[in-house]
Amino acid sequence: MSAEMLKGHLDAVLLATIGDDALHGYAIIEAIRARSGGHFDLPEGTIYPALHRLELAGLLASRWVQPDGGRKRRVYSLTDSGRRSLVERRAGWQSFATGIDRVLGARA
Amino acid sequence: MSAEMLKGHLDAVLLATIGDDALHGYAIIEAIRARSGGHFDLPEGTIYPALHRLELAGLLASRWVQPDGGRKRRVYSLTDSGRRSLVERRAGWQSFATGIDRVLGARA
DNA sequence: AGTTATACCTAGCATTACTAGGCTTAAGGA
DNA sequence: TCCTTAAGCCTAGTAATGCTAGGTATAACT
Repeated sequence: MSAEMLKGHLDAVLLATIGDDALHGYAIIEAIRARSGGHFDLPEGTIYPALHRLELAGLLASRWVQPDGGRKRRVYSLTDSGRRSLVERRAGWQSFATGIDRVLGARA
Repeated sequence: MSAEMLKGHLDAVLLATIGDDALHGYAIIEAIRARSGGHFDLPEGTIYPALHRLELAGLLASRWVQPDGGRKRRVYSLTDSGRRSLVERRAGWQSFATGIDRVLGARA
């Protein structure tokens, strides 16, 4: 359904989903599905490389956590740079969406 | 400014810009710039290959026109299939934008 | 013991917009 | 006349990025 419209916006989605929490990859996928109202059901092959990319870019930090039951998880949280980037990307999205809305003649 | 967020939405932008008119490439670029309120200033290297792609896909039809003054222009208009596709893409955009808005926590 | 859900990962692919060039014709100024 | 600028079209190659399809491991449930 969300073929590849997401291109260029995935980073914002990931940063916003993690927000002030510390989430692991699998939980992020579920959170995106829930928060988007089912619009986005992203495969692991999309999420994991993207998280690595964002960590490499210094926007995310990760640590391994061993929960009481279950296997080890890699948990991600925003760095200061990531928080700043999220603010920018939110503004960027609004600007972009406004532009598209105008051209498509939708949503006033 | 519109780095490559556009990915996956350019086709909708082109179809909507042409709409019920018959426009040539150069005019399309200017129309997008105007209608988007300056948000999108797309280079020719983006527009022309995209128009060819859409024509190949049967969503656009083109013909050469010789205006009184000036050189020949290639003028594009929507096919029936293109009109149908535009309707779908408009709906697709709204669905997509709603999903992103929810995740980003912006625009209600 | 086998299946399912959780949880992580990667190589390779396909799509797509952009960069950077090139070509032609007409108009306007020096 | 010559030169520059704008209008107008095009393409080869590049870079980015999300997805497909595969693999691995652990825990819980049947």
